[in-house]
Amino acid sequence: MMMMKAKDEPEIAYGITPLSDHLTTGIFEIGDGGGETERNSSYGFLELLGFQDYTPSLLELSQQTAAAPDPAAEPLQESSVTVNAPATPNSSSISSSSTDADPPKPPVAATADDEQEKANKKLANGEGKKKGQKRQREPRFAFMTKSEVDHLEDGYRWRKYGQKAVKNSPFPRSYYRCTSATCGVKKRVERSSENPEVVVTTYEGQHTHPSPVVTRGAHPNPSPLSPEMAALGFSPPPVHVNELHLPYITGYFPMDLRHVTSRPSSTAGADRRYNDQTASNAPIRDFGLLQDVIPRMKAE
DNA sequence: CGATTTTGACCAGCGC
DNA sequence: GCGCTGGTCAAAATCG
Repeated sequence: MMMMKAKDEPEIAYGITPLSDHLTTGIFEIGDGGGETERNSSYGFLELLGFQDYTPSLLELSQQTAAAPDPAAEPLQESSVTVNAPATPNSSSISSSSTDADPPKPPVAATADDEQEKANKKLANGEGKKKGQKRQREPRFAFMTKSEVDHLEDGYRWRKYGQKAVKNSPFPRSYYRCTSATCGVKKRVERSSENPEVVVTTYEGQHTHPSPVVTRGAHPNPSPLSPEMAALGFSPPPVHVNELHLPYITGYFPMDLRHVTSRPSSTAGADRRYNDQTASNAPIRDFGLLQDVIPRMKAE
């Protein structure tokens, strides 16, 4: 919980999923480890996942989106290789968390007893930790997603419990908790100060229940992500997927290459792994594990 | 009317 | 010890 995240919580690039109008440019495991501290090491995760011969176009993409300092430089469609991305329901409505008419200020009338009661409750909840005893952190993963909406649908239901202005960023950070009573998963959502088009979503903890949205079949965990992330019950955030981009979703996850269905012509020569087994007939026939995610998400 | 969001206050940990 | 900052709480407001 503390602000000194960079010191003891290095972030390791972990994945990449360009998805239509929500373009996840990097997935980062945040936890114990060495000295890596920044989110823009998008190359590393590819190697971590054994993605040795990633293509130049992919690298350019990650660089462009993860490190581009100029928000006006690249329209979403260009950097996301989107050819014909339709507007999604979400994309047309920016989060209203801070744009609504100013609400009336609640009266400030807490008594000393009230305050004491609050403090007691916090302690009773186990939220308050003894000094000198660092709070144990759940494994965390961060997504960088190019999106107009702050809060990306990921198949789980979240309740916002806080919002804070963040230092060195004009954008507030929002705090969400999984609404499931037995699930303590949290996530933070904030826009990158460097690139306002990029939403950084950080997940903490693991779901103790299947996604309430993704219930088809026997996939309590439909994530196509790395085994580590899958083991955490972790699911990818972007869900508004243009069919045209589905091949990319699976394509960027080495463990799911068999599901890859097509590639852009410009890189076809360099990428036989984006094989042609389905490219010519059914470009979206098989989404891999994501096929359990996409339709339901879109329906929501 | 229950669920969710908003928002100010509070707390913990770190650096100085 | 103090100030700063991130994270959380919980009452009130809002939404569906």
